[in-house]
Amino acid sequence: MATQGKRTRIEDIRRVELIAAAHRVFLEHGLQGMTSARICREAGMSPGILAYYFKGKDEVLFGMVRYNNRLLMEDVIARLNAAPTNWARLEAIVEGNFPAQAFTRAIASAWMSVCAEAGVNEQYARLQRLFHRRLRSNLASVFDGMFDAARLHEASLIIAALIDGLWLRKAVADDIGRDEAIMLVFRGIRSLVSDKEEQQLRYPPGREPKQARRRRP
Amino acid sequence: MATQGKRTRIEDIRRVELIAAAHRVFLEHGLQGMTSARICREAGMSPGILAYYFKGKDEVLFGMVRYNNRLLMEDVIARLNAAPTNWARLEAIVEGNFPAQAFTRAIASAWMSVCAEAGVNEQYARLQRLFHRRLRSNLASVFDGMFDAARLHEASLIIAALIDGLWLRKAVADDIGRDEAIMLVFRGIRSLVSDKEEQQLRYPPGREPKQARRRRP
DNA sequence: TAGAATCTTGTATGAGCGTACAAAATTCTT
DNA sequence: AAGAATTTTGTACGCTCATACAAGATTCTA
Repeated sequence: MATQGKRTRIEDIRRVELIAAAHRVFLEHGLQGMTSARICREAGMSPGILAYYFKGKDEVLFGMVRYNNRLLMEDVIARLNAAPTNWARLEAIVEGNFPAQAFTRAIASAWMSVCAEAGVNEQYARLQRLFHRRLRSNLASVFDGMFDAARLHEASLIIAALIDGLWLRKAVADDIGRDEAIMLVFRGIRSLVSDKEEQQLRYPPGREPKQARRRRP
Repeated sequence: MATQGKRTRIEDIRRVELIAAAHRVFLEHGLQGMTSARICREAGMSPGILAYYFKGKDEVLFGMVRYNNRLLMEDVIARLNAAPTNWARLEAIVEGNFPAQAFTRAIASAWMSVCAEAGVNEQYARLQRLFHRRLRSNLASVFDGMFDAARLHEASLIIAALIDGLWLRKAVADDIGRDEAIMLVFRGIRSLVSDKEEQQLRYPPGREPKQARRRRP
């Protein structure tokens, strides 16, 4: 096929456009309201186009979830690499889980609909597990050498649960803001690590914390 | 109407039967799979019966959620009243949020579908908020006189988020058991209250903790 | 027990949705 | 530019589901 290069190009463009459109629809209307027709309308295309570029709606859907997770992760990774201290890495991770303009009730409830589906559809569950594993390995890199495996496991579970729980709360009650949510997660974290351990996290690697210098700066 | 007594009796029976059937279907199939026909089949009745006793499916649905919340609450309240110490009250509250046979993936994901819906449908949101408020006032009764309002608010949010987050995790990953979940919540709580405060909770009211006696019983 | 009130059944209707597809429009090849 | 390959459109089919309703079964009343 001599034309495969061209064809694949257009195909990829349309697929990405449709997935991005699906993502916008998803954030506004949730998994339920994410109908084929709406996705196509959002993308400015005809209703039948979806069947041409995708096997079925599910393919768009999984693509959309992957797309969403990639967006979130890119931000976290960028901030992780720029972080000078482990504490800054921790901030990057936590704040990355509450994206600036995205801690919205609509988005939270859209997210919940994915979690509901994940309980039934193993494909979604896999994507979500991937996401959790990423969070856990990020946390592991922060507490590396400080916590043993068991404590790390426990702490990761608790921190992840806290984050997820606050999103759930946002969807259901919408009575907390982004800053408050982040603060609450840190309050939870602070009581999981001792004061001494926190000091350890706050200093860049190599420069060990000198108690006296910190007490009287 | 002379027959109203009888009629109302039957009507109430059928409504409860249908709501209980809806509840069973819900726990197994989630909000999505809870179709009118399935509810009627589960109740051993004809498909059309639902429209006779309810205005529409929504009425059954809200009734079902109320029914569910009532079941959970009754258990908690019974254990709360029987609890000799504040710590036991705390255990009752936490364990009540993870009912013995009910910490299942299917049930967790059913629960998630309600949360997803609550983000869109204000009726559901009200029911869920009621539930949260109950949890919070229960926690308030435990920490009464120990925490000020701000700290109580914070602690309730964190504990509630922790509980909800573990349910979410159950739905998505199904990698924790009931005992582990309860243990994790208590780990979170233990680091929210100081050791001294925990001792205070562990003693029945009136009998103040005597450090020496506890240290060498 | 006859007739009325109530309860129950089974089916029909219509809306919303995913998908398939024929035809039209566009782009590419030679 | 003509014909082929492709992309895009609009529509139609089939499915699931909530709801309405007519007709049958049951229970109550007198």
